[in-house]
Amino acid sequence: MPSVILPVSNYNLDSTLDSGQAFRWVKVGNSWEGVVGTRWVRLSYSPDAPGIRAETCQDPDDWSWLKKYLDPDFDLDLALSTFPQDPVLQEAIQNCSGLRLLRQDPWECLASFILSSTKQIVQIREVISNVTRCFGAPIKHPGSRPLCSFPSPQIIASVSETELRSCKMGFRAPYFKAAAELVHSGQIDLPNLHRLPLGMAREQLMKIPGVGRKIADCALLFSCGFEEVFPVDVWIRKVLQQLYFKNRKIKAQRLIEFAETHFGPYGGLAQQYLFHYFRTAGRNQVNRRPIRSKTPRSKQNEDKKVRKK
DNA sequence: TGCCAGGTCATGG
DNA sequence: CCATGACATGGC
Repeated sequence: MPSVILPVSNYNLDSTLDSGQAFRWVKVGNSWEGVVGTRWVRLSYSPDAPGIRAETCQDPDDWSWLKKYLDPDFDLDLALSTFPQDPVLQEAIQNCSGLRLLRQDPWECLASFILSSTKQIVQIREVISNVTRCFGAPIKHPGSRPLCSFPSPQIIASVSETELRSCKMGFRAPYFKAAAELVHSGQIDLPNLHRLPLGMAREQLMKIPGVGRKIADCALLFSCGFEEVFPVDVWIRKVLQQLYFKNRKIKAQRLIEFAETHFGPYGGLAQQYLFHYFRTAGRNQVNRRPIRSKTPRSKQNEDKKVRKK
């Protein structure tokens, strides 16, 4: 099997591939197996030189696709040196050293996050897996289970909403399809978004139904190279409010404005450290209950029942 | 069982 | 502008 060693130091595959930025990586023994574009790849640490060992099934002379994806030459220390010296972020860095951002394909990334809304990460993985198996093209790889590429916008645009729902994406199906149509028709020029100023790129993405600020920001950060973008999701809201604002009630818009200015030019990386650390190692340090005090759900259900009758 | 999940949109104050 | 509920589906 063709293999290569990418020289790199301080690259943590576990935290990078399992931190909720990409959803198709599976840990098998000491390796990570996944799909990048149309290629299967297995990643592990090289026992000899300091670096990442990669194995794949074809094109033994071309590894540019993988270098682009993993971005091993990114200067992590330089980026970390721009972070604010606040204790919360520093603790996250200490506990997730070597966490990096991948450079993903814009369509797969956008589509994945459209499918992510109000789902747990395990479920997001499942839906994406279903989508690839239903509509993607088979990929050559050493294992026996079927493995497929992520389907193109053209394919998804041509599929019925009912077929999409069979992949368990629920109410996200029309959003997924609409995004595929807008991208396939060129009304949204996904591959060239990185050339636009941030505000205009975000505006383009938010024209897609089902794509609001958070999903747009994930696509901009994880696949369009906007390194300053700091997606604010439910977890990050909890972290910011509890650990940066002493648990005072802060409006979502205000939290976004704080994050934009506080975390600096590599805010997106900072966000990923906070997200991963407080979602995993820091489970006990962030209150898992919803932020906003609201009517107890039991009472809401009572109201619903009353209304139905 | 009932709550919640890497949200967004429409609606009613 | 702000708050709230609907929207599918499934883990815990």
